[in-house]
Amino acid sequence: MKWHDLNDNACPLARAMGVIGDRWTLLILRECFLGVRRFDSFQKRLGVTRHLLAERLKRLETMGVLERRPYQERPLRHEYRLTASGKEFAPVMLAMQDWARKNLPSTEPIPFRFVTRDGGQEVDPVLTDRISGQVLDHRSVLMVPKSQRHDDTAGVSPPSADQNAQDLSAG
Amino acid sequence: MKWHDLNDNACPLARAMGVIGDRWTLLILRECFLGVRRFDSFQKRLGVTRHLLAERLKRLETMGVLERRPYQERPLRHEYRLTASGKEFAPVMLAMQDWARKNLPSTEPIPFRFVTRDGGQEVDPVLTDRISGQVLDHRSVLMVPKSQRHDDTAGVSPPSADQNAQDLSAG
DNA sequence: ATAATGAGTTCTAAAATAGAACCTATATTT
DNA sequence: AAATATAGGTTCTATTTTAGAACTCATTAT
Repeated sequence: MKWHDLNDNACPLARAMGVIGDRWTLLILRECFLGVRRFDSFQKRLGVTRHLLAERLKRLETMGVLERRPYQERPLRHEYRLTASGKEFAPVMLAMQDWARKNLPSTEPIPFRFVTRDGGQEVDPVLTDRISGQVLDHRSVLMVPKSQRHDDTAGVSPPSADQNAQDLSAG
Repeated sequence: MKWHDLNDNACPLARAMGVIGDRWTLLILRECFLGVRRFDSFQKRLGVTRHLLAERLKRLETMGVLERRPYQERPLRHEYRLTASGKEFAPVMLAMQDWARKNLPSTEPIPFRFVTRDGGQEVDPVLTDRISGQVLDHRSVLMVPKSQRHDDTAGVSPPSADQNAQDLSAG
């Protein structure tokens, strides 16, 4: 599979991988959330090659996650900012960082915090249901396939893939 | 930067990229959440090469996200299951899928749903603070660098990277 | 005896990434 | 005036990763 084949996949997770499915893109977005906007700042802070950085910024722009806008003329210079779409990625970032803290431990001190804008208190993220307020995790939620009609995909037989797709919490 | 250089990074997001920072791993985990457990099922459903699948499953096992356990002898066969750590990834998956649905639109129907175990209602995920219950997004939360002591990283000057790291919502 | 299943491994070719040098336009320093 | 610095890239070769297909091995089914 090639990079951009993911972009028109029916699965939203696959499309997400078309954006952040590499080693650098999420780190570029992290820098954006930390306030970095310029090519050289990204490059120096991340240590990514200029070549790859240019390519990734272009991709993120094309995907509508970042926008490139001039901040001066003579000479013309542009900076990269999160779009509305990019900003809405914040909860994913928060959830992922929380998972990694708890499940991929390190002896090093964590180099950032997420704090409330009013008050500056460090946050403790938990995913909930908008209506019921119920906590959403593997205990409370089940991922179920919607049956699809395409007879060419050998081996796919929702809703029961393999022997039992049901009990994920028992795994 | 090489793949496994990310695994001992001080930044939890970088460490997360050491696990899911490629085009396939998250899709493998998606299949796990859908109940897939066997090598050939993953391979046929995803269309990933056997070579890469074997390598990724091994990595996920090493990282403690999946465990490999025998499900029969004669001949000996193993299956892959989510560990506690792997299951705790569910909220990240949910948040990411929600972001992609809303921000990377597609004409195709979404091939799965997340439903409550009790009731089977489709969920509407929102990240909140565990204590206050406040919604956590780019409007309410700020990502701030913790000052680090290492004088070799040219150009890094928290808390104000670039001109203004402060106002991320104004970006 | 032959084919099928399940879980890989081993090849070669193609694609992506690393690392360094180069380019353009302007501004500043010597 | 000439040299150096800043900002944002592009171009090049070498290395690493991934794709794609074929092959292995042990056992069971036909």
